[in-house]
Amino acid sequence: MASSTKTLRKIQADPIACCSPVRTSMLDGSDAQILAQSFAALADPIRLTLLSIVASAKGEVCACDLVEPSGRSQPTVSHHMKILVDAGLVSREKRGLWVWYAAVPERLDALRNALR
Amino acid sequence: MASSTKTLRKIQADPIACCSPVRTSMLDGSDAQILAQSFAALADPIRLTLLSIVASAKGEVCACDLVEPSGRSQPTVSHHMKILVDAGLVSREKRGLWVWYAAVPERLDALRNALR
DNA sequence: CGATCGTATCGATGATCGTCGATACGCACC
DNA sequence: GGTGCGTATCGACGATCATCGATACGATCG
Repeated sequence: MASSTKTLRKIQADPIACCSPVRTSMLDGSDAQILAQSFAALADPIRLTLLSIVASAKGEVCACDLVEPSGRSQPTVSHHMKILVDAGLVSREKRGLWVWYAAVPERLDALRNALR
Repeated sequence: MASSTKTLRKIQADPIACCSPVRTSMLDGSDAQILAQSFAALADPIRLTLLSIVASAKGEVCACDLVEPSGRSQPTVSHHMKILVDAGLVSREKRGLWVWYAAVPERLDALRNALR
């Protein structure tokens, strides 16, 4: 018996300006925790594929256009997109019956910046 | 050039020049696979901490200086360093009784470059 | 030699993850 | 309201992972 649905906060720190670079200064524990969570979102080939589809598109992409190219079931795609959204790498907007995703380039920039 | 003549372990592809950018073009499956494996090496707070210790140091760091600041046991540190080495992010050299690690900045640059 | 020291591997365990079928939810249109 | 459609959640399963004690490996030194 698990606890009730945990309403965990999306990102524990500012998603854009977080984290000191890996290469120039030593990380403290909480920075490492947040950074690791972000990289974990990229540590799956299906998520990278989904992200590349969304990020390479001009503007938004409909969720319905992600299932077939990823080769995974609809629940699996939804699961992975949620991880990308929770990591702040992708934004989600529901309009009518469809859900539209868009990349958050600032977040990718922040991760790139952490890799120095 | 700059391809090392050392006996590189089994890295599935050229560790420096791999993978097309996420943001501008769509990934194919094998690229996504390799990239995901690299990011998986960064998807753990202990490994990020270890990497930051090695990368922020001038030159090399002795393995014996990694156990205490990471707060993990020696086998665990050895395990994580192996993952970082296998990912090409860190080089390993045994001299006498000690093992010395050094960052591979080209590899970090390659990962940064993939995040576009 | 044999003793000692630093590091890697092994084995086991508990936790987390990726996956998909079934199903619930929410919106639109009749 | 009822029906149909797109998406999210649930439940379960097998696979992978992080962790550490015990131990093996290998180099140094007496």
